[in-house]
Parts: sequence; structure tokens; C-alpha cells
Amino acid sequence: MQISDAESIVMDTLWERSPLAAEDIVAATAEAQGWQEATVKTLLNRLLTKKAIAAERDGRRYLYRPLVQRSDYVHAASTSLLDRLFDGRVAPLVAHFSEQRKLTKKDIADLKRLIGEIEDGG
Amino acid sequence: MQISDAESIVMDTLWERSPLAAEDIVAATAEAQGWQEATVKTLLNRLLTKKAIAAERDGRRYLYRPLVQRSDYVHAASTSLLDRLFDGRVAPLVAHFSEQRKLTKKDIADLKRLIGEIEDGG
DNA sequence: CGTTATTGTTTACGCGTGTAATCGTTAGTT
DNA sequence: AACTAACGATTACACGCGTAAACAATAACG
Repeated sequence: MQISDAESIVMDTLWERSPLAAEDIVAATAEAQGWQEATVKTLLNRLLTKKAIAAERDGRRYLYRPLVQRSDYVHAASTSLLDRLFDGRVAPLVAHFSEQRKLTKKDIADLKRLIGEIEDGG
Repeated sequence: MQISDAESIVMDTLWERSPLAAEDIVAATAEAQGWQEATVKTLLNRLLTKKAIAAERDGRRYLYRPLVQRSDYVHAASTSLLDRLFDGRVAPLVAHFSEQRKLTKKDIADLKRLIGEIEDGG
């Protein structure tokens, strides 16, 4: 199953801290997204149906927590994009940003350090 | 406007070679995708409406060509993913694949060479 | 010149999504 | 015990998308 864009905003909240009550998730997302609380409730329900989150009773309310790992979600989305656009390879994506002059000095420094770490660390 | 997944398959064909007649696009995509030619026709029309492609008459048929560059499309999609999942930075994406052990030796070699080129070439 | 084939245009339809209101149920409150 | 507030569940609805059939127009062929 697929986590939609709007749903992923809710997931972000739960990935950052969980378990949370619906109220907390509303507080964390509604302002930033301009959502009514009913919207958040709907998204929570859809995520439950999709088994992307679980709810456990806590008195009269539920506390929600993620069932899917953020890293799994990130990986699926990244792999899908890489496969579709860059033949599954990371290097061509970096090359693309390089060609577009979208790599800052910091990016380049980070990448350089990273490659170094990968090479000796494994 | 947004180019959908199915539409991007048609765009791929046109990015590879253009202009093409509908017949050619059907030939190139229908088999691989399991599409009826009617489906391709619909996608072409939606792409025309979105101004993602243009058509010029060629006798009784039309020849289609892309109006949006592949690199623009790729850039929009990549930037969107990077922004949503990696705080807009390339290095964290590479780090993610590294953590997941999804970088092959070739990837690492490519990246190393690329960083080298960027550093002295600009 | 009428019939057929070709190619583009219009219409269709179910599903997921974004967005939200309303309903129902349960727990407090008086 | 009745009333109200809180919270989750159900229902709603328009829009884009994937998928395709039906229709229309035009050109080719006999």
C-alpha cells in the first residue's frame, strides 16, 4: 500500500515522536498545513486502514504510533524515483544536480567526506 | 501542471526521439505497458491539454514533440523528493543509500570520480 | 462517388486523494 | 440519571488518474 503526500505529513509527526494522541497530531500539523482537525482524523483513519500506523487505547482516546519505519518509506520513495529517472543509480542523480549547478560547496564537501567514510569504513 | 506516471511513459518515448506519430508511440509503449492504443491516445490528449507536448499536422496525422525538457521534469521530481525527504540536500540521500548497503562498488567509484570532476572542473 | 479504414476527439467509469462535515458513542458533569 | 462534551467513525464530494470504448472526421480505395 501507498502512503499519500498528505498522509506522509501525519507520518512525519509520528516519526518524530510517538505515540501521540490525535489532538497532538492536529496541534503539530493543522496550523502548518492549514488543515481542519477533521482532515487529520480522516488521514489517521486511512493510515490505520493501510496498517501504516497502529492505535492503542488510552482511556477514552487513542495513542497512535507508526508501523512502517521512516527509513523504509524513504527508501521506497527514493528507489522508485531513482529507478524511474536515473536507471536505478545514485551517481547519475548526483551528476544531474551537478549539471544544474545545484550542488553547494557544503554538498560537495559532505559528499567527499561521505565517500571517504564509505571507502574505509565499509 | 503535473505530468503523471502514465503520462511520463509517453514523454519518455518522445524524449528519446521526436517528433513521432501516435502510431509510433503506441508501438513503443503499448507492448511494454500492456496498453490499448486508446489509452495512449488519451494520454497524448492530456499531455496536449497540459501543454507538455505539441502536435503539428503531417498530412492526416499529427506528429508530437515534447514542450517540456526531460531535464526540467527530472529536476522538478528530484528536487521535490529531496525537499520532502532529505531536507533538500543530496548528501543525505547518498548517505541513506549507503546505510542501506545499496551502493554498489560501481556507484562508489562513479561518485568518487564525479566529485573529483566537480572539484577541479567546476 | 460511396464505402472503408485511419486517426483524432469525446465520453466513461472506478479508484485514490485532499479536504471536510456530520453522526454516533462514550465519558464526564451536575 | 440526564445532559453535554470529547473523540473516533462514517459519509461526502470534487478532482485527477488509469484505463478504455465510442464517436467523428477525413482520407484512401474501389
